[in-house]
Amino acid sequence: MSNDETFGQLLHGTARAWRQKLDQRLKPMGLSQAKWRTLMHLSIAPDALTQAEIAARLGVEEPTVVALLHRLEREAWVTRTNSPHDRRCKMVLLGQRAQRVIAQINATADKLRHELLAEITESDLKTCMRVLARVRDRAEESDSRRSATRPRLARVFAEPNGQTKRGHSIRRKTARRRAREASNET
Amino acid sequence: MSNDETFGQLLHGTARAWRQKLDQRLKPMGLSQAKWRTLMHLSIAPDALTQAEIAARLGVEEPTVVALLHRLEREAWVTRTNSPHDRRCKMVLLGQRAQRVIAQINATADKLRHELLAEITESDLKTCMRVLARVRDRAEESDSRRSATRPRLARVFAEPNGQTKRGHSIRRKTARRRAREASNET
DNA sequence: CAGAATTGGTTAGTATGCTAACCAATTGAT
DNA sequence: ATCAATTGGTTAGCATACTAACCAATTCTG
Repeated sequence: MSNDETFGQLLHGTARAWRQKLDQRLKPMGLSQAKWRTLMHLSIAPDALTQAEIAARLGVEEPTVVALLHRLEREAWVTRTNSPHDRRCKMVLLGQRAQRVIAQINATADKLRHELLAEITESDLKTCMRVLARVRDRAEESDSRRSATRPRLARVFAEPNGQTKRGHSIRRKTARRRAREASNET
Repeated sequence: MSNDETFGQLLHGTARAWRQKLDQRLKPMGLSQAKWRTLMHLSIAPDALTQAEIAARLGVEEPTVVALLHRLEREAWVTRTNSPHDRRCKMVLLGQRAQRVIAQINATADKLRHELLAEITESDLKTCMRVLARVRDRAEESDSRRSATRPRLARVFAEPNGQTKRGHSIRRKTARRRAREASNET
């Protein structure tokens, strides 16, 4: 019931309210959060992305991306083609329609951010973000005393374009962490 | 790309990590977040709750609660009986099985909270919570210039047991807000 | 090089959320 | 008292997430 008690709810409530607000504003464009985030990542990537790369950047699992891309493809936001280099891969490309609205998506998201953070002082914001980052890192730590059950993967991270040179075991459980690293630094 | 850019992602990432951690720990008990939160609310309520009340407390819509209760009922966590007073209502009661694990759920959630917030100073935590609360309130404000389209409902809130004396128009769009108010104060 | 391991993608099944549309019961207003 | 509005609950249909299980292609290893 103390301070702690509320923190979880506050955290979730805030995240939820933020997300809903953004969804609400982007809905007139026919876009949900999952969709516009995907389009954004595609738009800022120098090359076309594979589905695995998209999953890593969004921080979700691959099966989720499959369904997501089905919908995006059905609505003509993206196209999928087989990679000529690696027949396992499918490259995902932005459709014309998508390219035209990316800027608008960005503008909307930026505007919302500024609105929501308007009254917050720089210093408070910094503190808040530091706390959140700390909490998140804590929460992402493995529960098991490391080196016991799991291989305790070496944390080799993505190249600029999301590839790894020798991508051994970094997968699945690491999607979130990789996504964060990819979008976070600085 | 600046500070602002990251805040949204940080917020969502943290909330997500927290939720997943808790889910992960409660899963061995056969409980997901939606489920244990429901059980918790039932356990702290002085009387049995109706589905509408549960929805308000969880901050989700009623159809969501219907499905949720179906699952909880199927797994013998709760029972639903028709209210003798109001034949529209169904009262939701905790099953024996549920009552036995409530304490365990609480303990787990508390433990996690303490773990995740361990390194955070009291002062930083306060600042963070204040920021989050501010952001959330901002995000929950209506976009439309109030008093225009919507009735701008009078914000009459719940009684201790979740009832309103004359519950006129406070519904649907207010579930979240009411849930927050109900669980938040102090 | 052949077999094993890894990786990209998919399908199937489930959980959780939403909105829209609907009944049945209750409450309100005339 | 009766008709309209409100409220509690449901169903249907969708979006978004997950895990588990699988195929096909590639890459590693011996």
